Amino acid sequence: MIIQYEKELNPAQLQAVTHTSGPVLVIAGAGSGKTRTLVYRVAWLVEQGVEPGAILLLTFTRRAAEEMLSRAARLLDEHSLGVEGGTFHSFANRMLRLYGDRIHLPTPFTILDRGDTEGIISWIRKDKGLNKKELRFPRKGTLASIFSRSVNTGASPEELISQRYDHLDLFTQDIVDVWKEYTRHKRQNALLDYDDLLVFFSALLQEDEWARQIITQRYSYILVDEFQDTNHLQADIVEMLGGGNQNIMAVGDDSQSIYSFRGARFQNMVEFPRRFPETTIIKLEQNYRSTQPVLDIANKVIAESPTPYTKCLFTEISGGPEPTITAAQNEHHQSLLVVQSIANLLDRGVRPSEIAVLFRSSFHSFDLEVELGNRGYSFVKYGGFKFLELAHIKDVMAHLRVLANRQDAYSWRRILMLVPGVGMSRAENIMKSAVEGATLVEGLRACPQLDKLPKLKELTDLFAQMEMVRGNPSKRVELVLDYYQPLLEAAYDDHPKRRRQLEELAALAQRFTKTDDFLAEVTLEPPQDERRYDMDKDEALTLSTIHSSKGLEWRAVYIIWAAEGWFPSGLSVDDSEDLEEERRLLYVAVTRAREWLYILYPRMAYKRGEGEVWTKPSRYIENLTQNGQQACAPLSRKGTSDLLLNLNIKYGGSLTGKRVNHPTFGAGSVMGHKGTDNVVVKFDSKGLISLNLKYAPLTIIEE
DNA sequence: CGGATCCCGGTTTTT
DNA sequence: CCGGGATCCG
Repeated sequence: MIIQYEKELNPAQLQAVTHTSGPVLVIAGAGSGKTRTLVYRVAWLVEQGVEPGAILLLTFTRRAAEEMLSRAARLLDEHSLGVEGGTFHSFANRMLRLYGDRIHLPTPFTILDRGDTEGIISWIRKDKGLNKKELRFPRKGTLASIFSRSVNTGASPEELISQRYDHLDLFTQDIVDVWKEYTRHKRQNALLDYDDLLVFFSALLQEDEWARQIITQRYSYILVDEFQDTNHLQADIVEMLGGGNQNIMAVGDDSQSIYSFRGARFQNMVEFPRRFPETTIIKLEQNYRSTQPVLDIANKVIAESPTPYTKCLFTEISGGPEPTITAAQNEHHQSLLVVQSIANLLDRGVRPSEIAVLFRSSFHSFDLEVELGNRGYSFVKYGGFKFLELAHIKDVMAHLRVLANRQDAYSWRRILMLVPGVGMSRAENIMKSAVEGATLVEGLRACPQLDKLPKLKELTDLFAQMEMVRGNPSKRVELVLDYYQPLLEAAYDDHPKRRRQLEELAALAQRFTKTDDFLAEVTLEPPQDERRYDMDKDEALTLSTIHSSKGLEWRAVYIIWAAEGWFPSGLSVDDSEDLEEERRLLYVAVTRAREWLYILYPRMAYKRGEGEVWTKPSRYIENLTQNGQQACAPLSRKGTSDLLLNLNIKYGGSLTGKRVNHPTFGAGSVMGHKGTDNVVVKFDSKGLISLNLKYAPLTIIEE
């Protein structure tokens, strides 16, 4: 099959795809065919005879890389191309496992996720006696954020504390001490956290001429996606990977930079031409995704943003429904409006998989999740909670980890503290014995406590068995499960559910032949929510944080909680840069929509300490309504009618006899209807009350 | 050692 | 108002 590049790409895309050599910066507006460009670029390079293994595609998630590479393969009628792809972190991991010894990294090393990091910090905090009540020393999460932010932004902890954490000024010295100890602990125990992967990979390229030669010669074409969300370390890495030939293509959109909390610098886009003076700049401005009314909103949202490469998106898709902004009475009403509106779209033949609800923070969807669940809609949720962060999953993983890296003190503690009769002090002794023995198992066998603690004996036997099954981490997981089951049952009353999740872990492990690979992969690309499992993709709606929606699109998009204090988040309101990032976040959300765009917020919301309060619409959407241009339907009956809750429709005209719940009045039974919009409800505690169905946030609790 | 209790503090986003 | 974490007690 011959790919007709000229026909299938617009001139700017074509220019990017067929660029022969030298650095290129592609500034790609939302929906401008950025992914398409990268896919065709890979195919084109392969067609030109470039060895696929010499192409490296760095993306934001592994999923993105896989999808692009499989699309490129399909274009070329191949099953797989053998192009290398993944995240910066996973690529760094691969290179460090190969060449890390050049800079004296311990190999193998274990990768720590955020939870592990916090666990270690917590121990240090205690060891140093910084956990006294009067002290109010920052908690582990805050400390971990400071450390990570410092690495990713390149600011010293002192600077960072005075800039962003000035209330912790008093503790600067102790914080630095904790960090030193944390760093020392990692070195000593062969542990690397996410940030270390970048730091050491960068160091490897910088300090070791030999390794740099090998790596840069191996990868002669480098494509970097989402360049606006790279940090200074990643930008340095890209520069060094460019090597002599400088065949680097960076693709990004400064208006969509939403990861500054992890050090992302959209300025990297501006600086790219400075790092690579020969850079060709290509702009993709035509949008192929959204209707003009949706783009009008997007352009307005971003118009006030002072981003350097300003683009104005245009589209040839005219017409389409007007976006709406809707005020709900309260959170629950907001959920009801969304559910009702989704029902309308489904009636019109829109498939569930073409609909998404997006929000600023993961917990914003809790109420909606309950409501969707009650009504029997399936949904997949992205963002927030991670399978791997569940305590029981971490417990089991810790057993694999000490086997892979005997020095991993953190995992040891985790394992040993589970053994009945073992606490802090015994755990230390047992660990010492295990680490110092000729082998792990022999070390454990030498423990004096072994006879008194039957579960410790069992643990020793477990490790002996695990050592004998090589080549398949799944078998090892199953062995751990046999051992762990009684502990699981003792610790959690929902153990059957947790057991199933653990079995999923065993299934996941089956894809790997080496335990090391399994551990690294699963930490770097944690599996998504378990609800995703065994569900027909077409039948599920998507719920997602905006961060996790990056790069995706849907026919219909709902943005909920567009209220001051929620979006923008209350934590961002006193920093102008953070506020700009929140704006870009909304821009990303809006530009996910192809046809329908609904923005909602509750007029009242619950606020800790203050109870039920009036909210203000998000400053970003308020501008949209005030300017009152036709792109944006004003808040009106008409604008919202599509969203109006109408329980009558859903329930075939009669609610009589049903049990309902009202947030203020509690549970009650519907006694009868009054006209079309009103019902009389007998509330268990308040008696008879007449309610208007258009406004009352009623839920059905029993059919 | 481990469970119970009580108190304060404070909320995001992800590799 | 919930949960992490420090402290207390058997």
